Amino acid sequence: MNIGAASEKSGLPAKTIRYYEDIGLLRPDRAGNGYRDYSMSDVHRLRFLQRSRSLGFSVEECRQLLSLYGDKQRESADVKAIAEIKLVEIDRKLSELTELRDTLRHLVHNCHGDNRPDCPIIDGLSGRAQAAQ
Amino acid sequence: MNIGAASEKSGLPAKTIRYYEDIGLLRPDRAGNGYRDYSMSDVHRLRFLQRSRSLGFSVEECRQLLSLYGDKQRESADVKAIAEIKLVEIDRKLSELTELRDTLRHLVHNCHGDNRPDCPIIDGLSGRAQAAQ
DNA sequence: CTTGCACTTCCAGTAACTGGAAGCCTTATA
DNA sequence: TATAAGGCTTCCAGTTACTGGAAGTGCAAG
Repeated sequence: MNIGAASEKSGLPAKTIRYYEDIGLLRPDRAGNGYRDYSMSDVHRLRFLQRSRSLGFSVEECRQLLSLYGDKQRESADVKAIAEIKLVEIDRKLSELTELRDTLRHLVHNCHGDNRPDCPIIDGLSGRAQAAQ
Repeated sequence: MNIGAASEKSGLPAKTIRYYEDIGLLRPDRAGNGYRDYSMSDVHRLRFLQRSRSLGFSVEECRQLLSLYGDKQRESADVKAIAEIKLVEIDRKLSELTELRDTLRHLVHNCHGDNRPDCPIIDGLSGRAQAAQ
């Protein structure tokens, strides 16, 4: 499929997809007319990139994670080690995100949403240390 | 406290803290000698910035979220609306992150970690569409 | 009093896009 | 078949969010 369709299916702008090719993250085939030709497997990788980037992983981290997808030559012990390191990072992000959500959610539920100046969202967030770390 | 202490407590490099001041995210006091002087409340904001940036929110989104902390003039209905929009985003990030973790975790648990070439991490990730969207 | 380290500003460089120009390819319509 | 619209190509410049380094000041210890 062309880059437009791959863009739509992956959620990434075509510009970004071309950029990822420039830096060697993804090498699609080329059709006879010179257009890039994306397979479903390419689209899965693009979706994966879209996600992991939006969740705060750097492009280099994504490159590592992507290598779990594609490199059949890689030794499984090596792959497992990388995956385990990333799992620890993901779990940390999950707990931070959960905490952020719980704080916001609690305060939203306690906020009357009218124009009174004593909004507990403001009051609650402004004077309180974040718990973890 | 000086920027060094604020950096240590917030987890942000001093460089980044100064940058956030340049773009108007945070205005610490200045001591008589010209040094920046951070309060505990400043440190809470910095930690908050560190977190939300590492979780994939843009600086502009962080600015919005930060405005929930500090702007006492803001009307509570306005604040509540912003918080609710951010909650939806956070929930989406949470489910994506959870899915990413579950996939990786499942595969790590099924990977024997030796040098056999049929590592299920590779096999599982390479041929499978991401479920959600 | 000087050595060392933290602080200051300023300017340049990097990472990860993002926008726009100029031109080719394809398809729809006259 | 002509032509106009829109998607594709490359290339280059601009933006966001830092990050590193130079040059100089403040301060505490020996």
